[in-house]
Amino acid sequence: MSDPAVETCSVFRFNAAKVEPLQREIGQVEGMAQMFKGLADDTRLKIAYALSREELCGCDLAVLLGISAAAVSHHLRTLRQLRLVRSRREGKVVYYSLADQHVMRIIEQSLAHWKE
Amino acid sequence: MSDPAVETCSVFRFNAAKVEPLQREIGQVEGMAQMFKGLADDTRLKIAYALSREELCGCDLAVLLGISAAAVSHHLRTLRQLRLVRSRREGKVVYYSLADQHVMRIIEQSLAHWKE
DNA sequence: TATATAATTAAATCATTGCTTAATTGTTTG
DNA sequence: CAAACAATTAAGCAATGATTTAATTATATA
Repeated sequence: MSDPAVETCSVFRFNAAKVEPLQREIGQVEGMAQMFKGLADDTRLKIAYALSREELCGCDLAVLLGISAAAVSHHLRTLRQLRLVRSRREGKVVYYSLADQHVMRIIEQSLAHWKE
Repeated sequence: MSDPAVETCSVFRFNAAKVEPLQREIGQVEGMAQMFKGLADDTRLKIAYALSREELCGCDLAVLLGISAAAVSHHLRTLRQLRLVRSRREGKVVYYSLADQHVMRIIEQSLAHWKE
């Protein structure tokens, strides 16, 4: 108990010198998990991966993944709301692609890590 | 219908030239969403972020996040199973840190993207 | 204008998950 | 050995989420 960095909190003995600075900066992560939630589903991740290779329309994705157009639409809505995917309409068809190179890099890097 | 790349599948008119190559390679993404699921929760993401700055024990994390030790333990189990976090025991205390620099980089890069 | 195709939205179901409390397992030290 | 502390596990509840079918909107064209 002579070490000032070690204090008690009625139950735990924790390291205040480590914890307190982190308490001040941890807030910047708030809400960021949403971004990962967008990629935290195999179907959505496959959509994101496919779009990292090719611009595709909704029915391309439905055929590629073997799921209903409604399910595709649901997931694309999620991905667009999170600004991971953008869309452009061309007549009847809506084409989707990744929002930016940052998302592209996150997918590439994660894939490299996954294959290790 | 003169374009050989455009075919019908009884319902959709999709671009086979785009879809077929992707169908062959999309399998490599299978299961990879698990990795993102690990980071797709604000509490776990805060744990990962904290560990990207400091090696911490379970009770440090419980105090930092203001949640029960059981909840921390649950999340750490998830993160360890996904090989995002590793642990080492020192006496009664178990210290946790990120599994590797790859995970560190994913967090840093995503944070940069998030703050944009 | 009527029809066909693409996309979206709504509603319902089923599974997953994050958290809590309570009990249990390790480890150190009095 | 007993007491204290750290961590884990178990069980259960409440909330979230993924998918489907059915209905609706949007666009193009015969």
